This record gives sequence, C-alpha cells and structure tokens, in this order.
Amino acid sequence: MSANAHAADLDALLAGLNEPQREAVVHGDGPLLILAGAGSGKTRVLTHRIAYLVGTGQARPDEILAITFTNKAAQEMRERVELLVGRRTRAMWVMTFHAACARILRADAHRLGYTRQFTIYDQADARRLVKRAIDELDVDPKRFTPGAIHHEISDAKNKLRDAEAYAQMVGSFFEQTVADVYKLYEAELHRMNAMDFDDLLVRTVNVLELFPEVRRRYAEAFRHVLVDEYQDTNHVQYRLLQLLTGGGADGRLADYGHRNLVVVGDDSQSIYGFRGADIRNILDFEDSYPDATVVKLEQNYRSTQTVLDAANAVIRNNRGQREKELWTDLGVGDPIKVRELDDEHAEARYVAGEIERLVDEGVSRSEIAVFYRTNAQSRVLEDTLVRAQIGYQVIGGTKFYERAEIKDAIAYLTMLVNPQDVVSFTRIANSPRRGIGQTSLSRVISWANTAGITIWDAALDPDSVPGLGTAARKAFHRFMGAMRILGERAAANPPVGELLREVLAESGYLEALEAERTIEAQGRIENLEELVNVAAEYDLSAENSDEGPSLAGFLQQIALVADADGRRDDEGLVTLMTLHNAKGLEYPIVFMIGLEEGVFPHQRAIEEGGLEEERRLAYVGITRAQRDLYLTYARARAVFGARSYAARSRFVDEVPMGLTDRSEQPAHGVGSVRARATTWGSPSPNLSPLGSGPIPGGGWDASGGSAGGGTELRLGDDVFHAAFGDGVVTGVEAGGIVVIRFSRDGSERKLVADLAPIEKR
DNA sequence: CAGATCATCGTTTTT
DNA sequence: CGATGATCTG
Repeated sequence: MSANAHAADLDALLAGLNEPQREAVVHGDGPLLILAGAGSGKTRVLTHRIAYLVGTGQARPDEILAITFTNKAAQEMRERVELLVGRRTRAMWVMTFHAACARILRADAHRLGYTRQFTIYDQADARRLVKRAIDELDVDPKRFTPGAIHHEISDAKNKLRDAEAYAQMVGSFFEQTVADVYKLYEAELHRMNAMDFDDLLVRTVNVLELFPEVRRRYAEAFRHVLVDEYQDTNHVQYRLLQLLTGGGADGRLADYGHRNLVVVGDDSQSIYGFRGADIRNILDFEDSYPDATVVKLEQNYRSTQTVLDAANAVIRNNRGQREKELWTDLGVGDPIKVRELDDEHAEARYVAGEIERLVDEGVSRSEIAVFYRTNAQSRVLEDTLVRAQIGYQVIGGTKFYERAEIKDAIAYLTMLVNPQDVVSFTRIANSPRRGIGQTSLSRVISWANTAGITIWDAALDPDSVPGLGTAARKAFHRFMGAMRILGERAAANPPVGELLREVLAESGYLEALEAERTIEAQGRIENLEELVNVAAEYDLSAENSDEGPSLAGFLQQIALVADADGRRDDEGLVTLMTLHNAKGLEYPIVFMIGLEEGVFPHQRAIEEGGLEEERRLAYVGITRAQRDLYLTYARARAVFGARSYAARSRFVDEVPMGLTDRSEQPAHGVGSVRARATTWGSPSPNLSPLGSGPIPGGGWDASGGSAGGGTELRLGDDVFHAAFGDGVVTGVEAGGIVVIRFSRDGSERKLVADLAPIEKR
C-alpha cells in the first residue's frame, strides 16, 4: 500500500467525526477516558481509533486488546473494525473480559493447579455447588438460601477478597456462614478443576500477580488496551486492566508499563451495580490515572431533542454523576406520550392499540419496542398481543444454553474432558433415568472423596464402593460402560458435532426423549439438534484457527455465550424486553410500561437505597427512543394474585410537563401532580378496537398539592432535617409529600413537606 | 427410586 | 397467581 493510500485512509477515518470524537480517535499514548453519552457514537470512536492506531503504525494488530462485556458487542466491534482495516483484525484480541481471561487461563492456569481443560460453571452450576457446600456444613437452608450466599461470595470475589480475607472480616452470623461456605466452595471448585464466572477474572488476576514473567508477557503483548462499557466494570476488572497495562503486583508501574488504556463509558448508564459493577471506576478514573485525558461525547445522533431533554431532566435528579448534557441537531420531535390506564390489562390493550395504529400509518413492527422492569410483566402483554395478532418476540427469559436438555448434553461432553467434574457428573448420572438415585450417587461421590480418586474412576469401579446395592452397581456398570466408549471416541479427537451425536445416542438420552412422545420432548429433541448444529459450526470455524477444533475448545467457547437465539431485526416483530436488556439498542418507537412506584422503581430498590440505579435504568430506557416515546402506568395491577394500587412512578414526574402531551399544571403547587381528565393533552380518538377506550376517566384522583403556604421544595433542593441531618430532595409527590435522601445514612424517606422539620438550605 | 402433592416466595443478570 | 423446590408416599 502506498503512502498516499495510507494518508487517504487516515483522512477517511477521521472524516465525518465531530471534534471530541476526533480527539479521542487521534489521542496518543497514555490513559484516556471517553465519557460517551447515549447514542453519541462510541462504537464508532472505538473502532476508528483501533483502525487509526493500526493505520498510523502506532500499533500492530496483535498489540491491540479490545474488551467488551457481551459477545454481541465484541462481534459487532470486530466486524466494524474489519470493515476499516480488513483481515488484519484477525490478529487482534476483540472479545469479552471473560473470553480474554479464559484464553489467558488456558495457557497459564496450570500454574495455579488447574488443567487447561478446566470446566467453567455458570450461575446455576455454581449455585448447585454452593448448595452442596451448605448441606455439607449443615447450614439452615431456611435462613440462608444458596442464592443469597452465592451472591455474597460472588460479591467478595468481585472485590478480590478470597475466602481467607473474607473470614477475617466477618461481622455477623450470616457473614460467618458465608465465610464457611466460601471456603468449602472454593476448595470444591478447585478439586473439580472448575471455575465459576468470577473465577475467570480472579484467577487471571492471581496468575498475573503471582508470576512476574506472565505479567510482563501480557503487558508487553498488548500495547493498547481499550474497554467498552467501562461503567460496568467491577474491582477485579479494574485490577486486571491495571496489570495488563503495566501495573506491578505492588501497584506501581513496571518498567515495561505503558498505561495505554482507553476506556469508554457512561456513568449514567451504570445499571449493574447489583452484580458488583462499581460505578466509582468511571467516576474516579482520574484519581487512578491523574494524567488521564478526558473527552466528552455529548452530541447524540439517535434521538429527538425532546427525548434527550427528558433523559437529561430525569438523570439530573441523581447526585454524583458526571456532568453531561445530551444534545442533537435532529430536531425537537414530538412530545412524549404519557398515559394512565386502569390496570395492566388496559395498559396492554393501549399498547396493542397504539401499535396497530402505528402499523396502519406505515411503521414496521420491528421498529417498535416495549420495555418493562421485570420479566413477569411480559405475560399480560403477550396475551394481549397474541389476541390482537401482533407478531412479537421476547428477548431474554430462558436462554438456549440454560435449557435442561442442553445443559445435560454439555455435561456429558464435559465429563469426557474433565473427569473430576462432580457437578456435571451429578447432572447426568441419572439423566436419562437409569436407576441411579440420590443415595447411590452420594455413596459414590463420598467414596471418590475418601479414596482420593476422580468421580469418573470411582463410578468406573462401583464394586469397590462401600454400601452400594446390587441394582445400583449394575446401573453404574451400564452407565460407565457407555461413558467409557464415549471417552475412547473423544480421545481420538473427532469432530465435536459427530461426538455429540454419539453421546446422545450412546447415553440413551435421545431414546428416552423419543419414548416420551410429547410435544415438549419433541421440542427438546429439536433443541439438541440445534446444539449439534452449533457444534458442527464450531468444527468448521475452528478449523482454521490457531489451535484447531477440540472438545475442550468447544466447551469453553459455549460456556461464555449466553444465547444462541439472538434477536432478529427484520422479521416484522415487535420486540419485548426488560429495561436491562435494552441497553445498547435503539428503536424508533419505544414504550416503557409499568411506570409505577414499587414496580419501577422496584420496591426493593426503594427499600434498599437503589434509587439512583433505577433512575439510570429509566435513563437507559428513555434514551433508546429515536422518535416516539410512550410512558404508561396503571392505577391498579395484580401483584402475586392480589390487586394492588400504586402511585405513578416518580420518574414520570421527573420528565418536565412541557416535554409531554400532558398539559401544564394549573398553578404551581396547587392542584394535583397527578393526572386528571383535563390534564391529558391531544385527545387521541383514533384508538383501535383494542384500545382502552377514551383514556383516563377523571375524578378518582383526590390528592391535593402541598396545602398552600409552607416551604416550597423542588427536586434537587438541599435541605436540613432536624433529626436526619442534611439531605437532598429526590422526589416531589402528590399530597405535599417530598422524598428526601439523607446523606448521613443514604436512606430515602418520604416526608410531608409542611409538617416535617425541614428547612431549605 | 419416582411421581405426586404440598409449601413457599417472589428484581434486574452482559459472563 | 404460578413456578420452583422440598417432603411424602407408593
């Protein structure tokens, strides 16, 4: 390629970028934080920067490590980089945190006592193992659920606290219990040559910290590290990035350190705190990297100004956010439609009716998305859409790889490479039913433990297992006979697709399903066929990779993939999903439903001080809308079978009236914040047969505004309370009620403005 | 050991 | 209300 062509390429890379985008792309060495608002073109910036680094010769392709959180994002980034630099992309590491760690560990985990065939346990496997530890320790499972304990362990791991460190700082009975379980759980995992998702990160950090030569190798290999969705990183990931960019075990910069770390994120879209993400990583980036360059991307290329104003207004109610104001030159757009409905059925009918109207106007169903807070909310909506014959797809829910039959098949394959994997063994021993019950299984497992042999070897020789009945012994002989044949086959390294076929046949799994003769079983068989296809595809694609196809490689790959059935864009289907699943997506028309206190924000978030994260979730939802945004809520809703009533979500009220089709409040502080018939703007008479009929009847609303006089508190006001101290107004509700969050303990309280001992500061 | 009935308990979940 | 798990009985 000539020098001219190069220059032309570089020009093309920068063309069409706005000023801050360009600054981020051409940034030289050293840490860079890109604060990228929703829809501000961050992927464009990342991909163009990678291309620019390669194009200018600042980096070779194999010196680039680009990290994302999802496989989908990684794939998209890889594709887009490939469009810019072509085949050279292949040498780059463009993958998820977990995939990158798994790759490092396959090469170096032996230093920690694992084989390269280690098993990766997903959440469910991990929880099962936690449960076994709980049973083992005779912990009362009533008081402490496996889920809660696992969550706590996961939390500790995310903070790089190992079992020992955790035990050092227990302060309650619960924590003592967790400490005990944690210790046993870790021992078991290691003994089984297995890692959970958290381990992939933690063990990588361990390897890098313990072995300077490994640390140096990777830090020298990756001269440029780029991270997407940085606001969702946790502490392990923070540490990992430090080590990969040349931080030493002591935290100081090594001589080979380069600190070429580019992170992209938006603190306003941090919605995974409940999973250990630490928003401080992005908020305090400059504390960790004082010489960091910071670039803000605030121009939005996705939404109307009305939508952006709404998002800006809502997020402004959070404290401690990075200052940021989204803007666009796409125009003002239409007002946000706010609708109050009688109950969730009326809400669903309204959404369905509106969709029909839009489709009549020429909108494609695939341009429409409906977001809700919890999965349970999709049910009513689905019923209604089915009746209205509106095609839809639900994103999320049970994932392909979480289906029982798929996990069973994978467990069979896993046993063939990791004979120590008791969790997988437990899963398949009696699936299909072959007369191996809980008791016999436990006997074999504990025999393996006492004899110090693998579970595979213990089962292979059931006659040596003490206390095992004749029938059980026979069952194990038959089962392991099949496994042995499969093991020999696997040793010959056949195509994974073929091996899987044999597993399904030899194990009797397929036969058992066929014998069921139910529609459900038929569906499972089809899923298994799909898995065989996935394996065959792997065989093909791994053919020309550096390692070549292998069973272990296949297992590792699919362990890190969430679902095989991704969403389809061009099918003319309305898309339904939780707000969490909506991040990173965009739709011309967006419905956010169930905007009620207790639903969204979720009750538990209200109780446990998680309001800011809920608000960020609202921000994410709003900023998905390109053109039209609907906010709906129901006066009543069935919760756990019982009918319950809730106030409209504070998030609705945080959207300025003027941006919505509600009319202005009659007078400041007088009358109701709550809607009444007259407050609904633009009458929409064009409701379809499925519509809810004329929108809300008035009259039910009895609340009055703050009863005149008194202190006028507004959102964001700093206040002082005689008993609770300093706080900030985070909500203003009907009836003169204000929501105040107190800085002393972070608690959020609802107070009557006129009665509570509050003064404005 | 397996199916069946009973009881419990309800977020979100990139990997 | 409905899904999921624990305990009971054949």
